[in-house]
Amino acid sequence: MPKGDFLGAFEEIVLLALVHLGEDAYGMTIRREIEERAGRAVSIGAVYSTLDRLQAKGFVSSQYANGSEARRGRARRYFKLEPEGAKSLERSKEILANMRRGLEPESELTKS
Amino acid sequence: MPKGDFLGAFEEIVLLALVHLGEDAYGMTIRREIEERAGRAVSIGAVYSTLDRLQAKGFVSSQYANGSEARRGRARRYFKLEPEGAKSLERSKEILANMRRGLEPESELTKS
DNA sequence: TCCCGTACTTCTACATTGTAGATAACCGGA
DNA sequence: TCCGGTTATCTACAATGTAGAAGTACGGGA
Repeated sequence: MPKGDFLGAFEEIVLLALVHLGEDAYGMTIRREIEERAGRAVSIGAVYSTLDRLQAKGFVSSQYANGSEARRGRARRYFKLEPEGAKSLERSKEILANMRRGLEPESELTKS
Repeated sequence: MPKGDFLGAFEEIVLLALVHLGEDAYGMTIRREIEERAGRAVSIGAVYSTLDRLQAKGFVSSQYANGSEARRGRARRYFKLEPEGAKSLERSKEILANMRRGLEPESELTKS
């Protein structure tokens, strides 16, 4: 999509994971959420680059964790769904719903 | 998707248009179906190259119209959804359903 | 103090998918 | 034979999908 108007399949999945996670959304948890729900392995690199692109479009925003908590390792980068992202998610859902309208679950697909 | 395991957003749309059209699915009608349902302009080139790729994966098959009908212009290339394509469509639907499970239409998306 | 394991993020690279527009093929009629 | 209408093919490039190695940061133990 030259103009970034529509969401890609994986972008949509990432955004939905974000919604489920709420306040606790950062790289590792997002990855886990997707693997559990979609039942599919995802590399951490795939998650981050998608997140970066979504941020560049203004669909999500991110900020690093404040050091208050006593835990080891590098700072976490928390992601948050922005209004534009929610809109885009809504739009994707509608398009798919329109494309499916009138089709029964299995019957239609198997009819031919 | 390096291994062609999952459907892209546009591929899914094209496949669904195919299901709606049934016997009458060829380049131009597929394009029109998408434009009407998705409410979005699509170039004919976009449709064909996606169709070619889907065919290469075995998700759809195609055959040219027999010349019996009296109509002008170049031969039509009719497309048909193959079992593998239907399966893939099913799988895409399930993944998205799993990703959305537990989320209310608007409420959740707007809560943050 | 230095090294190490843990917890995360960044970076680099490349394959696949998305998209458009120009061009070619074919048909019947003027 | 030239022409307009109908449809498919080709070429090119931008955006998205995906992986894995490398880098950063912190606290604890030797």
